[in-house]
Amino acid sequence: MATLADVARKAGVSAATVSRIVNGSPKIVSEELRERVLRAVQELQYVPNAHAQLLARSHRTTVGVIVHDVSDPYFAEITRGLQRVASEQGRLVIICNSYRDPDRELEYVELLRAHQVESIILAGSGYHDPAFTKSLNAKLSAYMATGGRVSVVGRHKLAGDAVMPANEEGGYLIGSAVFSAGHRHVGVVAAPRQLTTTTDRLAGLRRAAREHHRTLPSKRIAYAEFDRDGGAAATAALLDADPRLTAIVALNDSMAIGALSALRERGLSVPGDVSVVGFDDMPIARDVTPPLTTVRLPLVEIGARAITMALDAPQPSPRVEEVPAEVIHRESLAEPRD
Amino acid sequence: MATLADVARKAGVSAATVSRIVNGSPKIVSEELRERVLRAVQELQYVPNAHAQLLARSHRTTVGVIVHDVSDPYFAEITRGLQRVASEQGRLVIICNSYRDPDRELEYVELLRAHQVESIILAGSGYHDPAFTKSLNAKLSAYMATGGRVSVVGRHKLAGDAVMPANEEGGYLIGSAVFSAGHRHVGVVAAPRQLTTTTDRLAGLRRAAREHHRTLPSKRIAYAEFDRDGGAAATAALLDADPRLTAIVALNDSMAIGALSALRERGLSVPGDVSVVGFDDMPIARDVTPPLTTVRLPLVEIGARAITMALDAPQPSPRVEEVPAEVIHRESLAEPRD
DNA sequence: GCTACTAGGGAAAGCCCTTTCCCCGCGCCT
DNA sequence: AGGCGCGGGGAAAGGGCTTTCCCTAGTAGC
Repeated sequence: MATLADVARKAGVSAATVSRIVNGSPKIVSEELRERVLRAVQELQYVPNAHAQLLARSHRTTVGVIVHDVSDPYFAEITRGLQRVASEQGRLVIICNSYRDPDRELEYVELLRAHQVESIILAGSGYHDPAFTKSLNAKLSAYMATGGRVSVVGRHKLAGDAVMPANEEGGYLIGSAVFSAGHRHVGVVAAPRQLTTTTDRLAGLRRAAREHHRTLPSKRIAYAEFDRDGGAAATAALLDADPRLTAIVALNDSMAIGALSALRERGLSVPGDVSVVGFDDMPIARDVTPPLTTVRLPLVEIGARAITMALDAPQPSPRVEEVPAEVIHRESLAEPRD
Repeated sequence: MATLADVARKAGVSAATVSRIVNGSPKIVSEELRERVLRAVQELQYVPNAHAQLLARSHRTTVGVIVHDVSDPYFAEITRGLQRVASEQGRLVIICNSYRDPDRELEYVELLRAHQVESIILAGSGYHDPAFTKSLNAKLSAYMATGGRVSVVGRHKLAGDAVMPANEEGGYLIGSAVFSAGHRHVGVVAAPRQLTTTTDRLAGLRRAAREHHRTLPSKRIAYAEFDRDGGAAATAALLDADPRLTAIVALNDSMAIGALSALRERGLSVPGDVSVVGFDDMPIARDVTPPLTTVRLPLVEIGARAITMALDAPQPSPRVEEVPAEVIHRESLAEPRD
């Protein structure tokens, strides 16, 4: 690989001059040298070594993002918003997938710190696990103590600024919609209970139930993997336990799609026999049959806010921004037949 | 940020010793010093500066991947296969989204080179643009000349090893399925024509048409954006131009889903009135109504092969591996009603 | 004509680590 | 007892770049 020194030698100038030209420093360089240098750069196909640059430069311009899985539309949207702001601010972003593994999350915090990122953004549900929360907080605090900025999306009790999607409220809204429609036998298809998102959404659902003078007995809640197949399995289990179910609330759209497929397999029509609602409003939600009634969170905006806070001037005390949820009414929810 | 030197000072040893302990070098260090150092590392929350490490170390262990968009299931799958092999081989992978912008692709090659990656993997359709191909090749060659490894997925005429998904064959197979079913009025919903994937798949379709003594007149081909809405728009245009259409071949599943929605909007049933087929077998393909007949490419394996080649010992001449396509029969394709 | 600047360029000191080379002292062998 | 080998540790030389500081001319000002 050609180095700065090679270019300098070839152009017959000092390394300093080459550096100034290549990086467009404010220092004025004569047209003649500039041309000579640029030609040498071309001929040698010189590309500056990013690591050497980062080492030599004092200011950092890259931010790290830790999500569960970018290929999940939920995170893809958040990331999109985040990237937009990042590139507006001239920042590079490194994306890390934890695949819902707390240990990997910890490792990534370390990795990002090692890469000297300017700030770390943690998105995606937290875990009900005090030991983990503690060590994560320790790492985050150490990072912040040395000038690092942290912002989190939807994580409770963590160091740094936070953007909080209204999971509880969303649960409440969708629950209200279901109960108001007149459903009495409602099953819940839930993601693993150690995810705080699950418990938050569930809490909202419970609040809605109470308001409608109903309860959500735990046997009507099936926990499964956070994906389509998990949703299908949980739905099957729910139906086996109680065939009278007239509505299924899935705690995210992927699982709702699984529910749809499980119902279809049993020859039950939606919403004729059973209503189904989801959560997140993934793009595909409007394209399944029937289109899914679900809860929309302004994900792009959430991502944008998270990074904005992280790049803002540091505040004396951590900020928390709440963002509202909204029910999107489509055809998968109807009144029970009765 | 604490540095190696800080740790060394605190533990009362030399920097060399700290480095050896932290990196687990083969050189033996006494238990006593090891403990002292580890304690200092803990107390200072020391994390080695990754850039300094990369600068100091000679060997590279990270590979770069350039895709159109990881959140697209197509690339998500490829990336998954790739990541698996990468972590087996102890490599880190940097993912870059070009969002189908050739210039951004060029920039990313540069960026990855700057980051001293060990190899670059380029996945996703190429462009019919000689000027672009030329400058991309120039950059790639420069990179390879300095020991970089390159492998590409489904790109023609590019430097480096290549994994070629059978786009043409896939087009042929799905085309044969449609024509064999007896369809005579077939419309094609295509992605932008400057993508080589589009033309390859189309070529296969044409071959199938010829074999069934039919043609694919250009007015039966509608080009649009590579997404759901593009598919819907193209379908609408096709239907307006010729209401007798009994089958629509979409050149990828996202567009097929758009087609489904456009047909639904017009009150046409699938496959009763019009059959629809897709390409790629995205996970969602089986969950739409009706489930989509489509072409499956072993994407995970494609990704794995691409990185395997890139990490292999360099070969004297570039290798090309073809991977076959397979039609997945589901309900969206049926015989025309007549 | 002399001083006082300024523009333009270079030398060199870092940035933080890895790794080679070297040194010291100990135990072993003869 | 002397030489040798080796285990354990440190000094220092990079690795490629940025940036401060300094120097030299040339220019303007009086």
